[in-house]
Amino acid sequence: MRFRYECEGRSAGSILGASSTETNKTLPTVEIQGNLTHIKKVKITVSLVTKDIPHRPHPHSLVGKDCSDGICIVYLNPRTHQRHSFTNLGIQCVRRKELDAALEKRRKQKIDPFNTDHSKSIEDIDMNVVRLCFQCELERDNGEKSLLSPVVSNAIFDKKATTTSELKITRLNLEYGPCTGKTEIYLLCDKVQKDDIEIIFSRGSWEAKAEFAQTDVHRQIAIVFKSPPYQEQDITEKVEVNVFLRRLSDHMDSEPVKFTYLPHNPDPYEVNRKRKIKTDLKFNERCSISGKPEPAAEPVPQHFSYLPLEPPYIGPDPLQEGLLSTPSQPLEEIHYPNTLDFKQEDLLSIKFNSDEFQLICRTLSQNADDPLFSSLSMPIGLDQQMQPGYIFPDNPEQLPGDLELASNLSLTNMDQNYNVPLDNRPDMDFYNDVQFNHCFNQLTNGNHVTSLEGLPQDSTGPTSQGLSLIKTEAVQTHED
DNA sequence: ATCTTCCCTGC
DNA sequence: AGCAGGGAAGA
Repeated sequence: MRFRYECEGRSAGSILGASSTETNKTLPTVEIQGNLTHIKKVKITVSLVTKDIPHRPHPHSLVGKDCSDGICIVYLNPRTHQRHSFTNLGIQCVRRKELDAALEKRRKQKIDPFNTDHSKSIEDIDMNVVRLCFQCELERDNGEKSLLSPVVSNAIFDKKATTTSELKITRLNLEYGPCTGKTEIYLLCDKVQKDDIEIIFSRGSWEAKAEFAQTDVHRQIAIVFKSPPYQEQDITEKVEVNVFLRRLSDHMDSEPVKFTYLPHNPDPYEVNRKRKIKTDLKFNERCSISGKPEPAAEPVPQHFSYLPLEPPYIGPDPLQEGLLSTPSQPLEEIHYPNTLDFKQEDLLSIKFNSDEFQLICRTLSQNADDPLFSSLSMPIGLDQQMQPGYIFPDNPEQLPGDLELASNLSLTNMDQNYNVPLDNRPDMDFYNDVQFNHCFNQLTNGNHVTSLEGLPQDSTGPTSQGLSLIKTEAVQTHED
């Protein structure tokens, strides 16, 4: 709890029980156990003592109900009350310069539960932590008095002092990063001491310290650090770990926040592999098949990883917001009355530019309920929320063709919203030059494309454009 | 950066 | 208005 100065002129709050919770508040409570038959009167004195043994009298004052001169005294009738709960106890701190006087006062009150001999040096008293000490004096029917051994509470820390306050991470600017570590992350936190704090990444029994210097702790409330590498470098799935603050002096940990390690791949966007495939003869043969559906010679894997999988992009619609330039020149419109029925060879002769790609994405996303479009969306490069994103196959070796799809927009979104480090950006020139017909070829598994039906034909605006933008253009063989 | 004092805000 | 809980200014 927060200790209050006398000058603040108010009650100092109420100390709660050790087992108190938000919904179930408890109070510091003592109970006298044993035979009380001949006990007439019970006096309980509560005072503050130092945290460590020997528990010396503490200069701070106990204030609140039944308190005076810094201590609390209650009398119980043992025949009816063996137990007492202390309500409204607060801790009033003395100023450092009044520390001596306060201790002198305790001495005069004869408060020294553990007979520590007050005269001992007072310089090393920790002003940020106290314990309650309960003393009990019994008075028998015959007037004889006796003392029970004193007991102490758990330590009570001053919430205000950075050396003992609760550690808390407010937020991280990044929640994702490669398992190789070294990602620079900004962390906002409650006040910490730069020489007494570390940042721990953990999962199960694995723990690693984030890397930072004392100078990376900004004004006690922010830390710029580098993520440690995850324990394994060959993960294939993302891994969620905990991040928390740890104070070295007392080994206190903060509540954790989540961080996700992403799999490492030396060629994360398969740029090199795809470039190679571009000139692959087999691929060209496949593409030359026309007309009838061909039995799939090899199964096309249906499993894809999304990078990133979450959180979904929930920003403004780029087209609507005017963030994306709409095609500068009207697209050549080819309207199909009901069904778009492309053949393989048609596809081969189609090339989309970046703007057109955006429109396709839009069209598909507006038909997201249609399972067919959903299935198209992946190869086209939309994430589960039908937002442009980037995908790559789980097992690139099994993939016969190329599935590269991206655009400036989707990559920009990704960088901003998904925390993909800029260093990991794919080769932009390459993606600007993507021939999307290859994509379509792939997603249709080498068969007829009959799947673009149902798009609105008669509405105006980008949607119908998205449909009609399919235009023909000579295929350029991609040269590396 | 810490220790004290002051004051704002929502019950 | 009074109070508890915080945040911030001042020393």
